[in-house]
Amino acid sequence: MLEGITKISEVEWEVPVGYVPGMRVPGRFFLSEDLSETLEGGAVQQLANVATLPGVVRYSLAMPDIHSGYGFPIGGVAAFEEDTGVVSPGGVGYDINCGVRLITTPLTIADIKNPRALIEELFRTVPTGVGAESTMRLSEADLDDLMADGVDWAIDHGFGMAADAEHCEEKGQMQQADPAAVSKKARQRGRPQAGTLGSGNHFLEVQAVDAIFDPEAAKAFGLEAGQICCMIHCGSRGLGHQVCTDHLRVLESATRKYGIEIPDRQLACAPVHSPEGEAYFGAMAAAANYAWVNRQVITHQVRTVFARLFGIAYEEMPLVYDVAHNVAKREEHDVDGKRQTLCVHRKGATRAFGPGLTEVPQAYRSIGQPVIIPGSMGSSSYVLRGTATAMARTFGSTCHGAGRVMSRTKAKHATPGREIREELLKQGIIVRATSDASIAEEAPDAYKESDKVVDVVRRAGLSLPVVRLHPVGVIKG
DNA sequence: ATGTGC
Repeated sequence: MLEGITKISEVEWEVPVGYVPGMRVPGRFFLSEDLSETLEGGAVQQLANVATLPGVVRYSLAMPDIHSGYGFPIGGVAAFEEDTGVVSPGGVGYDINCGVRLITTPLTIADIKNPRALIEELFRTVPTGVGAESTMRLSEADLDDLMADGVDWAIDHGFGMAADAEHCEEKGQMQQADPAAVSKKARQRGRPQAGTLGSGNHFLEVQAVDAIFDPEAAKAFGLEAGQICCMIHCGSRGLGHQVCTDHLRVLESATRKYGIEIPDRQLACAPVHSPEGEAYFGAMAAAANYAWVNRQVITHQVRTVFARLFGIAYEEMPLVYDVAHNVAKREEHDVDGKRQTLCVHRKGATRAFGPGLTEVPQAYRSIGQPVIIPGSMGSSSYVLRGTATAMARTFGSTCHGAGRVMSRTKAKHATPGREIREELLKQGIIVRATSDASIAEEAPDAYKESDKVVDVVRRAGLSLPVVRLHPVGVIKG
């Protein structure tokens, strides 16, 4: 492990105040010895840099999928006081409300007689790839409504069932969304893209439940051994990207205006209640709602394909849950025995609220919030449950996935995509992508093993495994 | 992640 870092437990490490100048609180990250070789010094420096920001509460935190990102590390969690704290686009990332959801089916693996045909049909139906455009024709007014209402907009327009909203984090709608803070350029990019998958690590995967770790929780979540499920991983496409770009520019000058000293210009930020901070937050919330609509419309498409191919009812494919991986939210937390409203940034981290909280849907309240951890291409995904430990230690947060260990560029030259596709097929996993080059960038060995990441959060008690899902086939941009 | 990059 790096010099100057203190071991707290087998899976927790402290970055002390003074590791970089100006730290207001220590950093804490969760990692096992066997993952320590994946740790980048630059990511730890970023974790420490975040601890210098005004109003940061208790710790700058990172999960075991930590790696370096724009300003804040990916895998990072940071909470700020409402009155003295800041909001920062670097703490959310470019892909606002990149997230993942899981839908179940009444089918088992034996019912999928022709997996290739299923994957091809999904690939034909769900627009996929860089610059992919939707078959929906949205007016400017539609886009405004969609950004204000999130998942409810999609349900009201025939892309889902009433129960879907209840099973999304935040009910699939951030109330503070301010569509007026979303630029014309962001709207132009977003309008044709609602209901598209995108590219990179985004995917739509058909999976089978292949291990159950917690039968009671699995039952509550509606998951059974051998069951076929669909996982959708995507974000806010060009709209969220443009919102981040636009507001970064504004916040760079706001940082100077408010006299905030930052060790890295990528930490551009503004006070939570400044006009600039509120404008970013409102636009970010609008982009988050757009991302929820995106996943909801794709859900509708997936249900339609399954209903047609297998003769099952649309209603037989309920949404287990939908989580955000990149978002800032106002949340109430206990801090040193006091109830406080905080601006919690999660960037490549998942909310993992424990049992008993009203934010957790009624059907899951005694269990804890479902946490969905997508695997990298060809590897297992997990469903976990949130815990009281996460509430006490990480502002109710856990890891978000495997975490990259190889750059896209490096991965592109490491192994040809065709080879990866053929190797996965030998393992019985179908990969359908827009190009072999995009498969190469997402090579399984470009990521940490998700099993090891999940094992760290389990040992730390931040979330507990419920089921594991094995890929049957995947479509990718 | 992204109408992909110096």
